[in-house]
Amino acid sequence: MPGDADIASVAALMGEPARAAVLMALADGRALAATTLAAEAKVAPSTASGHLGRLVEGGLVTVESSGRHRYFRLAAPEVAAALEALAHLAPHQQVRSLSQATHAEAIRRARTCYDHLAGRLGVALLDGLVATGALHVQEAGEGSDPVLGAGRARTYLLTADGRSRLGALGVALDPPTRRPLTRYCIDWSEQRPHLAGWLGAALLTRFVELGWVLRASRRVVKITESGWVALAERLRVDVDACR
Amino acid sequence: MPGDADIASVAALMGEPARAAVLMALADGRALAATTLAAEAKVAPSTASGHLGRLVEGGLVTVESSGRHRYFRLAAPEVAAALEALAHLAPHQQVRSLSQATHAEAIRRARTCYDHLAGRLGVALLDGLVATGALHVQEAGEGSDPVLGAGRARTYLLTADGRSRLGALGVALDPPTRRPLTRYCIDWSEQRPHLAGWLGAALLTRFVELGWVLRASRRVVKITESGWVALAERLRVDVDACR
DNA sequence: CCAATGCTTCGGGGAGGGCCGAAGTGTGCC
DNA sequence: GGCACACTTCGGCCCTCCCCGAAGCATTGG
Repeated sequence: MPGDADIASVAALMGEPARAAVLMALADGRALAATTLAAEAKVAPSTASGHLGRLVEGGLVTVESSGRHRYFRLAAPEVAAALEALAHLAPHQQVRSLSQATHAEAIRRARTCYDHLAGRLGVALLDGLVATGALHVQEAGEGSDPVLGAGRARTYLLTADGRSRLGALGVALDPPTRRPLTRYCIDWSEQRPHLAGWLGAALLTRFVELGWVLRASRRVVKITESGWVALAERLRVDVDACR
Repeated sequence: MPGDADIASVAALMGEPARAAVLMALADGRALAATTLAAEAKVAPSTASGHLGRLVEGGLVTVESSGRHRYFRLAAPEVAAALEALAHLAPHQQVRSLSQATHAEAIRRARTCYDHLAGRLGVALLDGLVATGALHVQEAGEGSDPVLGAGRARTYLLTADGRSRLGALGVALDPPTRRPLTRYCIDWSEQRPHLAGWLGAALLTRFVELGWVLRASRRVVKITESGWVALAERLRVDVDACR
């Protein structure tokens, strides 16, 4: 029966609370160290190490050594997609209070992923930049960044036009480090890419400076009234799709 | 952390070989009896009963009693989607031989689901019937069939035009039983609906009689050259999307 | 070179859960 | 009514595997 893939082994890997916590912590595309993940999953380092070994062996996670740290990352966007599909089924949203529901909705609308925008807003922002020609999409690129998305199959290039328009907005366009200017993550709630890399971070920073977005909590951001207007008019973000 | 859904509990349900086998058996949308599923999973009826109870309690599967049988079915298309996402990750496709790869592709192109066509061909067939006005889509219908798709939110009605065109083709349009004329399943590989119900079965039967499709194995069907031509010309099936 | 840090391997304790067969309940057929 | 069938519940066996702490390699920094 070639159609019957071995779902059970993969699902079993995800079906253990500590490992699920690890995977969820990695779901936004970050690469995190073993100790961090142990804390995230609330288990001893030795326990976490065992789980991480299994996840790597199972092909869900990849590891990259850097000095005395080992950084773990989801092995492929498909893993995030599977996590999202499962989250969609989970104990029907476990929404106990209205505030939790609003928060869950807010997090899907606009959140930060590491240091850049994600959620519907992050996706729409990238769409807008591409649609207006500020970014040019080039397929089959390669690259590697220890923290964000390595070896993805696509590259976003900042065009001359984009450079002038975003520069006029006051966005810092030249990375002071070796961090790639553009990069993308597959958004776990939208299953579509949003902009990461230095440019993703610089945009968020500038939006905060301009008062377009406010950091509401650790991950959630709030868009101000003037922010909605500015994002729509100056960056052609489809704000109706985000609200 | 309201964004962190309880993935682990759902994944654990899918992460046990016997339960995974049950879910895969149900993945094409069929409703199967407990004994059948026990055989499928190769466990004792009592064991299967326990697993099925957990799956129902976990909301992945629904149950419907009919006489002394109890028919189990996936609770929602989202469950099939999650299974598909997991299968996509499974021990990298375990494609050892070229023939296995070709077979996996063949099964996605055109297969049977219970007694009607599924896969890309099944989806394109339904699309063609709707596009040519042979079927009329009515939203928010209700219905119940112990074997295929109960209580779905949509109904396909056979129009007078469709009746005459399909009748001319020799398709048996009047179910001798109480089985509903039209019904649909969400296709697990395409995540779009294909035609089920009596009409779905009658079409497959007639296609075989006409020599348009051949049953190649238990689930795979092969479309003949004249079959491709006839499906495109007489039923307006978008065959290019299927090949 | 020695400490501190990050991570892994190892051993043992414990709980959870899968499996089956036997017995019980409900339904259909003769 | 009585037998056959479909399914569930119960009890007991056994095995997996999750957990931690202690000890063992690496790497970095003083």
